[in-house]
Amino acid sequence: MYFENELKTRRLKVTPQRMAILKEIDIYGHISIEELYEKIRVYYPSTSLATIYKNITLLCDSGILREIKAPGYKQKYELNQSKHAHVMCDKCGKLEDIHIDCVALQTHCMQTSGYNLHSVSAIFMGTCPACQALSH
Amino acid sequence: MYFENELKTRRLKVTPQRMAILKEIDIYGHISIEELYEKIRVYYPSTSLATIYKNITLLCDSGILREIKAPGYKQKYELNQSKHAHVMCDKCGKLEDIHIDCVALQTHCMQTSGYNLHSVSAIFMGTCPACQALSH
DNA sequence: GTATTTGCAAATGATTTGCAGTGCT
DNA sequence: AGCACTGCAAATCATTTGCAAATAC
Repeated sequence: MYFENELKTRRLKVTPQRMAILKEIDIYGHISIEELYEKIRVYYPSTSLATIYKNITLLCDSGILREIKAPGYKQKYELNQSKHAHVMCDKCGKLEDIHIDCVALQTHCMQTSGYNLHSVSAIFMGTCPACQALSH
Repeated sequence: MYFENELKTRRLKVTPQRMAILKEIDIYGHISIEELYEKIRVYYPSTSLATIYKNITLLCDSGILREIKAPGYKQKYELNQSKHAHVMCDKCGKLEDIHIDCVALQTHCMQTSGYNLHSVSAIFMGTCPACQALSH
């Protein structure tokens, strides 16, 4: 019901393809276009890549989704809910949320830069605990 | 002399194309592949796009350059010197450095996440002072 | 019923690759 | 001399577009 409302509020039609996209992103947290395509194809094989692209663009523009771009990696998408940052592992590619105070950071940067800021993309790169353990 | 040393230290050969790339990035601060290609073509018309791509990859891998990826925009490149963040204007596309304490932020995130972090990509999106003035 | 959305196929755009020739060191 | 680098052309990969048929409301 939640996603239906999100779509209707923005005058976007509730189609099975759209619901499938939102459901997968909800399950996986962060997902690339290619992964999304494969996941959805499993139970909805007629879905085309073009439709995925069109919807991703639309859902990002309308603010339901957010694009995550890490240097050196392909972009992923997530639900645009609370403001948070990300940590990403160089070794295994894992991407996780990290809850730091982005609002305070943003306020500080507005004062420093004179920009009127509305969002933050912050990604920390390094090695995850699991990959650290492996290299011992 | 500075760039020559940076290259030699990493056992990369000092070629005119490489020097041109580093020089342009030094001048412009942040530049896209396409802009770089156009700038270099002006005084060095034989330079190919393939060479630019190969060198950008090499220079990023070796740590001389850094890739900047903002959600919704094409990637740009900068010299990998002091750790800093960026602010970007939605309206005019301008990208600027902002000097916040990235080291403290990174340390905090290491403690919170258990990741062993080595770099940060932080981009704040909003409206620059000039574009704010225009909308009055 | 009408406007939006979908899927296909083709077009476009971005990046990579193979290889022969050139140029650093 | 020997290996790294360049430039070209072709290949590959990513994304967008046009349009007719399908579908949400």
